[in-house]
Amino acid sequence: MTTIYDVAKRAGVSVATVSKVLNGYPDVSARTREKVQQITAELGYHPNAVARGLVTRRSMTVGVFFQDHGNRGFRHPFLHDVIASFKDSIGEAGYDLLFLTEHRGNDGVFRGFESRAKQRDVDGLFLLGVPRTNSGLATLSRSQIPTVSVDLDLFGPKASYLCSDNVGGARQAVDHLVANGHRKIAFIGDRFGTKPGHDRMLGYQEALQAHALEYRPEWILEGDFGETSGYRAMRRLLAEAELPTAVFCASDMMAIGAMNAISEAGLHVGEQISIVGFDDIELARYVSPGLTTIRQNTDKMGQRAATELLELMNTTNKPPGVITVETSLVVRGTVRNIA
Amino acid sequence: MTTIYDVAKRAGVSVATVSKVLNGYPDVSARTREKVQQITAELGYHPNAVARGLVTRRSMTVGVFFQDHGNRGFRHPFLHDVIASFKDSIGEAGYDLLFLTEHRGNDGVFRGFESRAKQRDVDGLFLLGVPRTNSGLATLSRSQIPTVSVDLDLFGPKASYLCSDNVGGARQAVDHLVANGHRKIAFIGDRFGTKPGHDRMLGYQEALQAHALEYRPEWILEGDFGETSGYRAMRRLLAEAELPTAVFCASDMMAIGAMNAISEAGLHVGEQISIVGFDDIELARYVSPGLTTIRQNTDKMGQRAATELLELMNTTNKPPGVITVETSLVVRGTVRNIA
DNA sequence: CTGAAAGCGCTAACAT
DNA sequence: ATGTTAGCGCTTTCAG
Repeated sequence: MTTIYDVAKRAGVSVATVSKVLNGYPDVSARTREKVQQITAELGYHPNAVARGLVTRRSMTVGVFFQDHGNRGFRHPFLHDVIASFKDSIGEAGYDLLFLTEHRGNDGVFRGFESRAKQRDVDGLFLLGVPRTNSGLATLSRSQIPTVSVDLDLFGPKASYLCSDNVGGARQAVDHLVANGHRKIAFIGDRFGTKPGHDRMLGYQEALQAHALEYRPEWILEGDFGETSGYRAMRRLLAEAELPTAVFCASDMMAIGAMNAISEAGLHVGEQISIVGFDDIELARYVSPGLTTIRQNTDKMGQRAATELLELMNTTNKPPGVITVETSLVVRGTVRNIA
Repeated sequence: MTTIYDVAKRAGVSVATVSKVLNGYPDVSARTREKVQQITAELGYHPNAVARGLVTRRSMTVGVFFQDHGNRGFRHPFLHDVIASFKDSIGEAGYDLLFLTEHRGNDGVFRGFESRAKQRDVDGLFLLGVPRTNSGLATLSRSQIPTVSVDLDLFGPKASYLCSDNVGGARQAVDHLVANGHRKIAFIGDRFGTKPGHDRMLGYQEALQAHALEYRPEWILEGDFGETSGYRAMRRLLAEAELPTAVFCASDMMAIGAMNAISEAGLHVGEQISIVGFDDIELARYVSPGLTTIRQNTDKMGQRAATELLELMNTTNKPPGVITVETSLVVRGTVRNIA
């Protein structure tokens, strides 16, 4: 391995000088600078960011914890999109992403978020799909590690979080239904009490009130955001004495499951029963009829997360905050106008 | 920040001793060991992997370069699945994943694969979705950095690669069509000459020969693996004087595009024209009719990639190799039996 | 069984 | 403008 000493010797200067040209310091003569640069290229020398980080105390690395409820690791499309956008933005600033896992070290000791972050010396943390129940969260929120999490209300001296405007999004969904003449609207939500699930439920209820619609406990179902749970919830709903004319689902996958249950029952989505989903995943365009849904702006979420984390890491006394990103209604074919 | 010195002082021993208990060396008395462990816990001390890596020359980190042709970064579902599986396997061995980007440093110098890898001191590299034309590939293949790439025939002293059995998979596709009575079979391939595209074309041709089917240049179309390109190719095909009874597409997304073109022309997929795709992405189950396709075993691909890289990194003189993972036929609704 | 000391590759005072 | 040197937090001979 070529080190800064090799370059220094070959160029006939000291390591300090080499370091200075490498880091673009001005107090180096043009002659020396050129000489060093030439040797650097000649030797194919690459400064070692790890050693540099050890002394500067900045690794230019942000740690990512990415889980999803199904324990499917990398496979959640919505969060993927957020990460992709986050990576682009934070990459611009020179940071690389280190994907971390909580685990038991070879000493048998369990290492959670904070421990892993310190171990790897990351400058900040980005959390996605982490359930509220995770035991490492409390310690993390109290720590001084700059952190931003999405869809999880983790708040602390250096911890901001970011969500879509889930309350508003849910209202958009119900409003759209009402605008199309629906007054009997069911809801398939989440049984885990995630922040988004909770807020979408809230928005649903607010909208019911705003439109003076009847609140019917038997029309409130619970799932886990996955297709099967939406299917099951819809089956239960279809067994009720009185059926709603529309159902708002807290995720697209649940909406798709619900659509299957409806077809299976010999009914037609968008005819007897209207459906609105949430997320606007890629699939929503491909099912038939196309799913009307509330779109989460993943690009913007990633960007906002990146700028927030950058500030948390690089601005002293930057107060943490909560960031909300607007949603938008995407009309496709699952809502019928019955006015 | 708590360091090993803090622990040593508090425990009344030397740093060497602390280091030994941290790394589970046997030559420490039970008494000292316990004392140290207790202090470690008390202080909430986390050994710094970066400093450790600097001296041991192993960072326990593997670098990932993940691109896709559409420059959509994290958004390619097939490669996602491979990474997820890879991460699980390599994580077991204690490695974390560092997502790297080629970029221009603040000195204005472009840093490619090798440069970034050395800079970040990774122990190995995993490449996905990197086009053959990337200029950094030649240098990398000559380097001593353990590398495994998927769907890219990068081979070198420490570089293995891994693909599905694309030739065999393509043959499975054509065989299935022939078994259903088809003898006029078109092909929508790839215009970039990627390794998978090339091999699927090869398998198609081999199968034609094996079944003594006619090779018709006007029935060979080219796309870019994306939906739109499949749509366009199908439109061109539909304009031909004589139509095939089936078309084999080198990707599911192209197959889906082709299906749209067929519907739009007033024909029915699985009736007048049969379709077979390649990949078995999630969407394949949801389009209507369900897409018959060749499944790539992403779980196995990730696992094999991980074990190969582990060997390359940890076994001296491990010769590089090329790894092939079998595909399988998934029958859904897009092929009609016309025998 | 334990500790002193050298050094991994680099940066940052501080001299010169 | 350039060089000397002391670390960053850790592991690893090598003595004792």
